[in-house]
Amino acid sequence: MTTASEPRPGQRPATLSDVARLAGVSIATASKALNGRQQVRAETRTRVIEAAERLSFSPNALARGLIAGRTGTVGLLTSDLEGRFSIPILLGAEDAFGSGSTSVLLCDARGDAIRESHHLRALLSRRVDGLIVVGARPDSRPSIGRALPVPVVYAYAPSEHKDDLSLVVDNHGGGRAAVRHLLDCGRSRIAHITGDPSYGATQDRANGALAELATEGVPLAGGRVLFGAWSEAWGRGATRMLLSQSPDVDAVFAGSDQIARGVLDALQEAGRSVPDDVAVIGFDNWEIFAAGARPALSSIDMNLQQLGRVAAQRLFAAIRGTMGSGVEKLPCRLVPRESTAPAA
Amino acid sequence: MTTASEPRPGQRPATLSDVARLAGVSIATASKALNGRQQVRAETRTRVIEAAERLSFSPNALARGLIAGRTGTVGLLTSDLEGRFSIPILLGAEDAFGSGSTSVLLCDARGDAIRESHHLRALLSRRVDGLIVVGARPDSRPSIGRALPVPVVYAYAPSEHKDDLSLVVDNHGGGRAAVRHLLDCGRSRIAHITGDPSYGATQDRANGALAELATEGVPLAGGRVLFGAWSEAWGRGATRMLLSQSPDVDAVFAGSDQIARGVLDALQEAGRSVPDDVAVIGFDNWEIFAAGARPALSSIDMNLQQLGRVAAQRLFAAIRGTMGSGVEKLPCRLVPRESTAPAA
DNA sequence: TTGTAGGCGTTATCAA
DNA sequence: TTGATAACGCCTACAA
Repeated sequence: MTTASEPRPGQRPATLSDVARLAGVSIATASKALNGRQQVRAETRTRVIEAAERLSFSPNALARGLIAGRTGTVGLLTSDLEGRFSIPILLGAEDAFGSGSTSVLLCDARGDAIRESHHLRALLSRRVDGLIVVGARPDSRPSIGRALPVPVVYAYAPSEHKDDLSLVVDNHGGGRAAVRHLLDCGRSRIAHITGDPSYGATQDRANGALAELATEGVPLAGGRVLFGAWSEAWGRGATRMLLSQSPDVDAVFAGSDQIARGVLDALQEAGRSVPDDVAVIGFDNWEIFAAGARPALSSIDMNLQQLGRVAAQRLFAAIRGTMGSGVEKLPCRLVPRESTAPAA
Repeated sequence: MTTASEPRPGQRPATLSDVARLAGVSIATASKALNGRQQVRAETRTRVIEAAERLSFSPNALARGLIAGRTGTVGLLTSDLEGRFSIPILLGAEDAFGSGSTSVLLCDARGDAIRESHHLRALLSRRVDGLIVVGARPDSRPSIGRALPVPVVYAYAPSEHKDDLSLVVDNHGGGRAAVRHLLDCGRSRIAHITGDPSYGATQDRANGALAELATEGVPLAGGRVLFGAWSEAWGRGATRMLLSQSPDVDAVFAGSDQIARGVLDALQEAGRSVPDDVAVIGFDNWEIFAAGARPALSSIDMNLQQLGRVAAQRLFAAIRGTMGSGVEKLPCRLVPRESTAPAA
């Protein structure tokens, strides 16, 4: 006599038919009992449930999906997992789905259109209920297709097509918030050192910063936005330049935390104290980078995890029939730390 | 007359039966034609293929999986996606699978055992062909279960159970390599500043370092390993301590790149030049952190992406019947940069 | 070369 | 309250 209470590796999982047989009922009854249908005698239900537990029965989601027409599965198509911006979004989406009963199929296209369409095909063939497309750069990207059998939500990088639904970071608002904070800290000679000007996000942040300065009638220190690269080295170099041209600067809004770290280094090198002489605020709130800086770096957080969560919610709504469209901007959040303490 | 060449959203995807009807053949023939079976007339095959394309037919993977007993899907169960070590592993695995026709179901347990078992249940019910379990910390963790119907491979954090197959980083070898490199650079007064001593990896790296020193009969500068926290702040503090106690130190092996950044800062503060006076090597090779340092930081790379790739390969082999067991250690890799240039 | 029929595991409908 | 039975979409003997 063998006890079948523990499935061994290589052994086929128990089916509903196994459960029914062990419980001495028909397959139909077993199904009803396990799914909480009301048309089952309590005693029978108990017997079926016990049998299911004895066999470690777990219903075959494939068979279920085949009938239901839904798989409880969504595809997450990213362009660049290596980049650190996709991860929090993915995390937020996984969180929102995983707490329910939706599973996430992950694909990374590595920025390659061919790979992307290959993955798209695979996902559709797996009959995902919907798709989230996460871009690597916050610039608009080609629509993945307007005639797909499932709803699609774009996150971070918006679709070029206006009928697609895209969720993006409000970089303009983030830029405003950064400058607002510096103004609130009593600064009035504010410079902006930022990264690659070919990014839409770079322009948005800069424009937001300029707009906020304009509302107060405060001119930009240095006279112009210092565009460059997303590196610490550029942060250092730009700061040296800035100090020689506008030595009276009392605050710097850096376009990224990396740049901000460079700014901090260069200021220290020049004997300027932060935040007493110069306040510095970064962007991205890359925790480990910002919190480890000396002094700890104030920053603007893009709330990417929240972005992922909202993307999941929107996709869910779309799956249930309520499909939106257009570009939805989600707000940034100020995270003040030591580098912007109010001037004494 | 309607043309059905483009499926619209909300419209059910074409089935094999649709294709067969359009091509004027039976379902069986359509199936054979599309799957390259030989028992089909060339002209018929062409007709079927054209019909399939007209309808954008893509075979339902659920139905296929139901028959085949395999789903072409694996589960990736991570404990902590936020931590930056899971990502490269995930990336490597996704890469190895994605180039074939296997899709990855991603779950993040957030370090919570309840969530983990919930996700495990979901994955098994989706009939994944196998599982990769990625730990957050490189210490051994409880086996996810010895009686699962599918093979499991543990990556980064090994399973406590010796019959499970685990792939881990050779931290001991990494520690050796770091010290070997410093010795090769002509240093002889080498200190080791590292992080949380409760991590097995911390001990392994330290022991590796000591072992390598021992082979050359070189004593550890400072007399003992400086354990602390995985932070820049600890790197700075420990370095100050070290300089006051052992001012003649000429090299520091830091247990992480973050710590190494702190070491660099403190050395600069103390007027020591890197690498001329003191060579510094980190661990993790966190590109953006190491390459952005001044001078660029030499480091030990754990080859995590390769680890993920190998995990995928081992899982694949296991799915095909060749299941291994025990702990397999994968080598680290030295990445020399400017911070360890040979002493003049 | 083509078509018919059975079955994969589940749910839902309807009859008993 | 229970149990046959027909789907879901596909593949694969086997029959024509």
